[in-house]
Formats: sequence, structure tokens, C-alpha cells
Amino acid sequence: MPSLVMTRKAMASKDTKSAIMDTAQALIMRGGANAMSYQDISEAVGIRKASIHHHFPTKDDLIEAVIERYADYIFGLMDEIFASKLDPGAKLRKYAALFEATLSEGKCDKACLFAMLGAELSSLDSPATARVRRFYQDSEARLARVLEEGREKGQFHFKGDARRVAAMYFALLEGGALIARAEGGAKRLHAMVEQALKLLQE
Amino acid sequence: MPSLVMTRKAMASKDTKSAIMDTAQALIMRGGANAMSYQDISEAVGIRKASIHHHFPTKDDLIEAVIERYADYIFGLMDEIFASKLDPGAKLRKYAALFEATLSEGKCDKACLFAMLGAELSSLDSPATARVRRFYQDSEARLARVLEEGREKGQFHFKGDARRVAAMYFALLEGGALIARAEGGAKRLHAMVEQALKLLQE
DNA sequence: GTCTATAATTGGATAGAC
DNA sequence: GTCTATCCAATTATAGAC
Repeated sequence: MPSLVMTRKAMASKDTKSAIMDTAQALIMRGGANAMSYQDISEAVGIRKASIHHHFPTKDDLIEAVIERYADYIFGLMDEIFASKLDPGAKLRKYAALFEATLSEGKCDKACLFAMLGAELSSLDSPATARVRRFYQDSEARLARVLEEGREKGQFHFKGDARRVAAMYFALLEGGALIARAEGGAKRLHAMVEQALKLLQE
Repeated sequence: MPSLVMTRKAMASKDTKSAIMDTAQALIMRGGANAMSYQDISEAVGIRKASIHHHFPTKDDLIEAVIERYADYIFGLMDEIFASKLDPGAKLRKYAALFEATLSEGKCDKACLFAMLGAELSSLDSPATARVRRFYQDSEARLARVLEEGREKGQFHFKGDARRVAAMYFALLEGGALIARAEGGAKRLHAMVEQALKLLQE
């Protein structure tokens, strides 16, 4: 079941650098960048704090590397789903399923990396801030295309700019995952998504 | 213009304790609890770090006090809006306007306190975690009542459980505020809200 | 209730041996 | 590329004078 986290196979720590990034990513998705420390990573990966600095001189370097890799991974998945032969509704569901699957993994404690960083925007350096902004833009642009496609095919019924509906759906997923983490988990998020799609399709 | 932040009048630091809480709340709404320190508060309020400990022995005590006060304040506003003579659609808009106004204040850097804490759930102590959960539940329960009212009056058109739609609308607001902070601000969040209401009303 | 002073810990980061 | 050792700054928190 694909999720926002790379699969075991894809993340199977081939090298130390990847292992560090995998751990950092998991920690950020759990508690945010401010709650992620070199000490935590050190213990999880099994190397010393100083060794991490060899791969990522500063914490901002590490965050940036994780961000970049995550964005590439997500947009890869998104493009695959959205370019498929599925009908528009199924595409939106499959995309949402990534968020749901992330909540299902482990202890239901991970949300989208960019939802976490969005909350911590004020502590991020300016390249990271810009990257977060771009992730939101690019996600919404892709969603807007699928929504427009669905409207043209008569599957979705809404008035106005598809980009607005895209922004709505995206905010629902990012916010919904954060909220569902507190209670209900994947099932709860799924219910929100289905409700939104019902409104779009009737 | 009322927002999620207490108005100047209501928060005008009558006493040091309130001033500390006001500052702590603002800092959490900006960058989260992990990014809020006694040092920051000390500088903003104009007292020494040690003095803060006299009012709030531990950081968790401070967070809990802020949480409790904030929840009371928000539910006070919500109940006032939802008990008014406004039609259901107007009630939902007025509630959303609180989130929008929060983004408009100052540097567009504040989101709902509980959106921030939701992201940092894993670093919170268990009373705080429980309080976050309850805030989500209680918010959704109130929204569900208004949605049901709107459906009965024929203003809203949706199928299924009103609580699901409530969860959707709430997630949209909490997530939308986080995202709109990165770009677009209040106007952007407003567009998402209007789009959601359009889907509900047509 | 506020201050000075200080403890105890942790965080990010560097130098240099192996 | 990893380690030990160390540094410096920032936190949370306490003790005790005023």
C-alpha cells in the first residue's frame, strides 16, 4: 500500500546518507522539524552526532535535502496516478489514499511532511519556506487539472475556477490528516474525503 | 473585526500573568509550542525568565493554561455566532471569518492554536493531547448542528451524516489557514471557504 | 512578585585522530 | 566516513535575596 512515506524497499538504507534522511523525514512527519534532533537521528541510525554533520553540515542542509527528496517522490506518485487511465474521481481517491495510508502505518503518528513544515514556517530558512510554498502551488495545480478533466467529462459538478476547488481539496487533506491523527486515523480522514467527493459528484 | 486572537481590549495585559499568556499564545499560533521559549516571552513582556516560573512553574503548565483559555474563548464566540438569528450559511461564514481575520492581523503569521498543537501532538503531555482531541470533537459537534439546521431549512444539500460534513469543513479551515499562511493569506482561505459553501448550497 | 545567580541538560556545530 | 572530545549557545528549571 503506497503512502507518503517511501516504501521499505525504496528506503532500505543502502547508505548512511539515505538512512539519515529516512530517519529525519520520519521524525519531521511525526513531530515537526523543531522536534527532530541530531541526537534522535544518531540513536536511530546507529552513528554518532558528529558523523551526521559530515553528510549534512547544518540542520538546514538536512531539512532541505529531505524536503527536496520528498517533493520529488510525491510528485512522482501524483503524476503517475493522474496520468493513468483512471476516471477523475478515482484519481482523486487514489491520491487521498496516500494520506490515508500514511496514517495507517505504524502508530498513526505521521502526517504529510509539508503539513508539518507549514505549521513551522516561521522557523524555516528562506529556501525551505520557498519550497513549501511551491509544493502547495504545484500540488494544487495538478489537482486543478484533474478537477477540470472531471468537470468536462461530466463527472464533477462545480462552478467557478477549478483551482479554488483544488485548493479546497488540498487543504482538506493536509488539515484532515493532522486532525485525524488526534482521533480516528485513516478511517476518519477517509470519511472526510468521501464526503467532499460526494458533494463534487452530485 | 473579531478573530481567533483575543481583541486588544480583552487581552490588554491587566496583569503580568495575562500578559505572559497573551504572549505565549501569540508565539504558539505563530511557530508552535516547540518554537516558543521562556526567553521569548521574557523579552516581550519585559520581565525575567525566572519570574515566569513563578506564574507557570513548568512550560507544560503554561501551555495548558493557554489552551484552556483559548478553548473557552473560541467556544464562547462560536456559541454566540451559532445561537444568533443568522441563517445557517451566514453562521458558517462568520465562523470561517474568525480564521480569515486571524490571517489578516499583523504579518499573516498566525494560525489556529489547535492547528499548531495538532501538528506538535507528539511533543505534548497527555492532558494537552486530550484537550486537543476534545477541541476537535467539540468544534465538529457544533458545526454539525448548524449543518443539520441548514439542511432542514433547505439551505444546504448533502447526503449522509452531518458530522462528516462538519469534519470536512473543520479540516478545511484548520488546514486552509496553515496553507494560506504560506501564500495568499486571508483572501486565499476565503476563496476555499466560499467554494465549499457553494458546493453545499447548490 | 520580581530579581540575580546558577544549575542541569540538550541542541547544533567544530577539530582532529583513526 | 566515523569516531572522540570539546565548545558554545539556548532551554527549562531552582534557590534565595530583596
